[in-house]
Amino acid sequence: MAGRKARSPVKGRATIKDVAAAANTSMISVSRAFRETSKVSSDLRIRIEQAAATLGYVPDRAASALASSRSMNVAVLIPSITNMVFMEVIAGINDILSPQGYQLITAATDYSPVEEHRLLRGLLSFRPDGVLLCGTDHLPQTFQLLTEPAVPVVHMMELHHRPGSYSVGFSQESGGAAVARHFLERGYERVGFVASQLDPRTMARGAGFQRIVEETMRVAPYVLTVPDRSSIELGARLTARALQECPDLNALFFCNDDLAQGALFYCQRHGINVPQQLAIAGFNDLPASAWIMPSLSTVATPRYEIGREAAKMLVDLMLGKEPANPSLDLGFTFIKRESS
Amino acid sequence: MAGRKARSPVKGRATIKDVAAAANTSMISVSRAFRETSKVSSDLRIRIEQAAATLGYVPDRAASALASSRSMNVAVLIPSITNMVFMEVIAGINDILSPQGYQLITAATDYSPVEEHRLLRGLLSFRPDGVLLCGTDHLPQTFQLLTEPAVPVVHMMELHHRPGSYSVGFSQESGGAAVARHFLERGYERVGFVASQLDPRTMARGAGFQRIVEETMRVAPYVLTVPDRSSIELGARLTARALQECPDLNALFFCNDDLAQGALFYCQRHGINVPQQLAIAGFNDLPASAWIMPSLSTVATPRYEIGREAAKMLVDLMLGKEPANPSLDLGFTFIKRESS
DNA sequence: ACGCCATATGTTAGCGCTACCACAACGCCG
DNA sequence: CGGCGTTGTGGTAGCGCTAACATATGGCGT
Repeated sequence: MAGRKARSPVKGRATIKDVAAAANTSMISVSRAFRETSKVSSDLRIRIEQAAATLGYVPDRAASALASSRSMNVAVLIPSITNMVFMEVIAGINDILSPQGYQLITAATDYSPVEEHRLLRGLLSFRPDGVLLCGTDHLPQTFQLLTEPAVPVVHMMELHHRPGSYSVGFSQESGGAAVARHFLERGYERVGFVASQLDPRTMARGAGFQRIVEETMRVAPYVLTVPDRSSIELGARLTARALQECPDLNALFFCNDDLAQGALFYCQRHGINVPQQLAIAGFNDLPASAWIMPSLSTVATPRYEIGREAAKMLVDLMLGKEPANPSLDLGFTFIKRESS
Repeated sequence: MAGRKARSPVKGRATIKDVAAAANTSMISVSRAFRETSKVSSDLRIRIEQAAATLGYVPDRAASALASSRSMNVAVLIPSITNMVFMEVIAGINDILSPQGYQLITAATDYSPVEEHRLLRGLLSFRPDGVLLCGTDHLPQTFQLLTEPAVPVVHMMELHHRPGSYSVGFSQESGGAAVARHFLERGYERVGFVASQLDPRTMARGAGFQRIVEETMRVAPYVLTVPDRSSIELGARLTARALQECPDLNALFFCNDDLAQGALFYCQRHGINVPQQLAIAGFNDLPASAWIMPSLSTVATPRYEIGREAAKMLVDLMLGKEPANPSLDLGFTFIKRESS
């Protein structure tokens, strides 16, 4: 009633001050009761907790971050939100970080390094205690953003052997190589690589595949790449195009299971016998790949584990501990199924 | 060198103060240069922008939120992060909110109202300007969290006709009913409903299906429900179980496409002719459903559009505007394909 | 010439919280 | 029994930013 100077006139949300008053103690004790439980007598703590509960007190991260210079936020950048692969990585990250009180702030770069830089700038306004990035190829400016005031960073999916750099993943190149070896062992000699969404990981898979083929066959494999986003439909279309451009192909390696599944559906609909006429392999081992007819040979990748281990490594870094292994190789498994 | 009182000794990140000093102006002008561009002369603005660029200045949302009591955060709660359906909703939300400067803070409830309440408490510590929830069924405490200091909320996926409540979605019940009508029109009379992950939306689909079947056939359909998470594999297992429990079934409605795809794969592997021996329908129209053999009849749902429209409605509410329609029905489309 | 408004910039006082220091009360040691 | 650590508690300042209030400055009508 009396002319108050308050800017936000009783806008409702209870603050630590209200809780302190209600529990008849000081603000700092309320603060401690929530953060350093052991430093407050259980008597006082219970009083505070009751007061907080009746007032519906919810702490304010912004104020806490400002005062403590620890935000308990972790910024996560992934290429795409609608790609199951990255969602599983995020699930792994969250399963480690969430119990420790960290909140993920996520954004999707749409496979663009420029967009990645822009988004990271935005996420840095959250003053994250750590950052998780996909891949090891970033703009120079992106690396710079992270160094000015050094923020702990862990790279995921690929391995980064530069000193002072931390990564959890596996060798995409070796994954592609494994598929090539498999094709050649099974006697497929007119092999090809089909890829879309040409990010560096996709290209590394192709490079590994081509390397083995060239080393063994002394001839380059057929290669078909398009920049479009991967999808089942695109897989079908690219299969048609590959077989048209090069009708004597007898084995195709697709850079991911989405494309490979599209290829299998295409073959099913067009009466192409897999693997007798055309062998097919994919990458990632999506759930449907074990069930599709014929079941899809593919490279199983430890997405969930990559998320978990990257998060663990980041926690170490955020606590100032040096991780045991700065570049953790979680490997992959080639799974031979009916399609090859 | 001299004993400073500063708590964080030159920890690097440039502040608005540093920018002001470098641009030879005041803090408030820097603040305005970024937020209310028009209120600063272009001369000054350029000086400030240059200073900010050389210093690598990134604003601090925490401080901004604290001072302005607008966080520019929007809390989003979805049931699952590994379910494509919700990721498409999030993509829609983000496409509207991101250009307006809002940042999504997302968490997954794992289909649990209790977990939803716990997570929402956590997200409220971000002082979100708005909240987006999936479904309309929440714990009383959850609704209460949102009312103390009223935060704008929009419910997604289902419709909520309560006054003062905002929602964007479609009638899940009608979706189920549409499938039942289709089955009956095509002459399938021994029909069943198979569901997992029994959230209220799943149950509504089943209820709509059962209602039509009972109204028309004067007999209840076969129903098989399990609480497990949906997956292709589970779809296959449940199909086996349904056919064992009730061998004369000739049409099965699965509560989502994941299960239905599993059913199709099961039938393919076991030589069950679809749709001659068994018709199958799903829900959601996932990308693979158009390609699988036989292609899957399903209810296409406007996930992306729901996200967009819910976000638009939330923006209105956050600006204090009353949305044109407090419960926006985006409908659905039954797609008849080869499986029925 | 005067007021008066619009525009451009600055000053001040917090937003809600926690680091840092201070201090009281209570053992426990030699 | 004085000194000293240990435990519990509180006062105060300030994190980086912005709302609200000044305070210039210039143009315009009368």
